[in-house]
Amino acid sequence: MSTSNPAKDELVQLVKGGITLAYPDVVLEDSDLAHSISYSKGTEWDMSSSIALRLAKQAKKEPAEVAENIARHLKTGKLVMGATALNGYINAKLDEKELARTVIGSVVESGERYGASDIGKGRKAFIEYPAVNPNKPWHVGHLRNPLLGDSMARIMALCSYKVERMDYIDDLGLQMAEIFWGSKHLEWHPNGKKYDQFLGERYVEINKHLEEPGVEDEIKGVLKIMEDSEKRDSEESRSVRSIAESCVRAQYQTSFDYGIYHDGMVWESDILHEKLLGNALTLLMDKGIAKSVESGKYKGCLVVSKGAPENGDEDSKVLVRSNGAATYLAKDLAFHLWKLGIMRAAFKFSKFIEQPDSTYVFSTGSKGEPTDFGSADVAVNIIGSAQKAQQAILKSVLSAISGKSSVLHHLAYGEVGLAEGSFSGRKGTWLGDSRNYTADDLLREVKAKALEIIRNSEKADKGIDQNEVSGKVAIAAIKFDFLRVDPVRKLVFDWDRALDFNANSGPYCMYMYARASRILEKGNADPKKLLPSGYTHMGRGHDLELVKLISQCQEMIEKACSEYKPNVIADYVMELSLAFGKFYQSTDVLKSGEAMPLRLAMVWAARQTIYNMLYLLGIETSERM
RNA sequence: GGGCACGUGGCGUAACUUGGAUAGCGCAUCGGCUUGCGGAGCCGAGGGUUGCGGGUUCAAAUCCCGCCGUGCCCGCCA
Repeated sequence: MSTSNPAKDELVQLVKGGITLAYPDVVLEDSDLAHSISYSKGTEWDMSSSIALRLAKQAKKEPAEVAENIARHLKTGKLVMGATALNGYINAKLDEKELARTVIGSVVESGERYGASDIGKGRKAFIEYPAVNPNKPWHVGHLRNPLLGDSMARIMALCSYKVERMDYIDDLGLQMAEIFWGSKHLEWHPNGKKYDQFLGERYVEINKHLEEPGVEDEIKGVLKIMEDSEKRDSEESRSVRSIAESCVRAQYQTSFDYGIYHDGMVWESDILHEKLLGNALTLLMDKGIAKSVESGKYKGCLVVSKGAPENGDEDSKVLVRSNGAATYLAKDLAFHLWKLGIMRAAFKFSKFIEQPDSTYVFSTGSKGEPTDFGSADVAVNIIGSAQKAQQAILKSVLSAISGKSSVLHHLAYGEVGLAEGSFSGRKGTWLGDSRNYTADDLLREVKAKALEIIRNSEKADKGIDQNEVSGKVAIAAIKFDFLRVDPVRKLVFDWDRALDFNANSGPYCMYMYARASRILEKGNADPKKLLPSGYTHMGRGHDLELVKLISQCQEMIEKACSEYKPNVIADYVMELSLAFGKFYQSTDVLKSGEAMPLRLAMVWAARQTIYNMLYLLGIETSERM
């Protein structure tokens, strides 16, 4: 895999050449070599390889001797001026002028596509998020999901995947039957409230009535009708679908406020009604993967084996219960068979809602046209790590039927909680005292704080649209806060941290972008004209650190993509912004005389790279703030 | 009981997959910088036995084994 960090690529080749001359018998992969190389922090040299330390073991020689031997045979290149050995490391000195010319030239040429990769070329990724139940508003506990999904979609698209951003609406569960009961027995008027908020509050109220006599039986009866594939037109099914659609429309307003868009959505009830479920079960039985159980604990059920061959009941998962109703797993399995093109489905898609970018989200339903959604090469499921075991079962069954092992990737993320505990829709934990923990309230609070800062700051630009900028700052703060951490970690939501716009935050990166923009504006910069002459003025301190960082862009994107970790990008853009901050405060760009064209080009390249990385996190920039 | 994660200065985290030079960054604390290319900033200081104990190795935050702590999962729920 090419890293497309020009300095690293060159050093790989040079060290490889040196090894061939010094130790002709040694065989090494380029990737091993690349992995041994990193930029150094020291001022004496710029880049180092630890490969001699590994070879020494293999050759049973002293590391220092091996390193010196390789260094002695190392040729110079366009960027690498020379190398010396020290303590078993091979240390290379770079020509900072050539490096700047190469890296900045590359940014100017590629623009918004700087950092793009082709590792996903020819492959289609079906990314599913956030699949929030349609009976409440998105709250802070949900938010990590769509933020991760949206960012992964952006990252994978830049890595040349054909990306489908999809949602799954679970409108068949018990909670929807309960909602239907509520709509019949409780006061049922939104009274001007946002519909998802209204529904969420009612749901908490409904839960207080579940213990009353007869309620449970009535709800069970509703559920039975909803789950009957022949009763799509029943009052129950139509009413539930209608309530769920209203809720999803309201939830999507929140999504749009956060700049999170989708291409399509699949409803669980349509998996049932369009016969995908029935056909999937038939296929699983035909292939011998699903079996009817005649006796024992699961008598009368259709089950699938969890992984390892028959271990009896212990290793079985139920697909169809003895009462004939399919489990969630069965529907999920059917959905995935379609997602991955293992089975076709008669889904009809139609426009569900228009998004602020003028595109539509297409939804399954009883009317519409077929589309080419699905049949993906990889399904990326953004789902909490609590569901690891279930996802593993899904994956193992899919592997068994497709013969491929890596068709499903579960992007498991740690739960988002509050210091005082976890969120519960049933108990209504998301309903706070003075402010709710909904995604809407969070955005409102953070935006108010941003507005306050802008109004109180003497340095803030007077010519800006304060409303627009504070909105962007709020988005930046929230998204960065959620995305900066490795997904596997738990996240404890904290108002203080969400409202901190200092370094290590989205607003800080935005600020550096705005600063860069103003310098370019005042310098009347045109990157195309900046190039030819000025590289002789390239320095080695903050100048070089900045260029080195910019050169690592594509490596970072590929890492974030292949490891499914947007925090790699957050980390990188933070480093980049910090490096730019040091750079612009250590040199007066607009008063740097003959070096000015070069300095402006560096500002331009840094700004473009920051822009590209913030885009991958779903953060919009502003020229002034 | 079985399984899966996680444990890094006061707090939040990076590096762990593929072992490599002084464990990187931010917050907080303390000291300095502003008549400007806008301070949501910059410079500097203090603060670490990487949960504990073994092992492998020239070299361990990283790999292996055993503990301890925290969370999650093990349903004919979704």
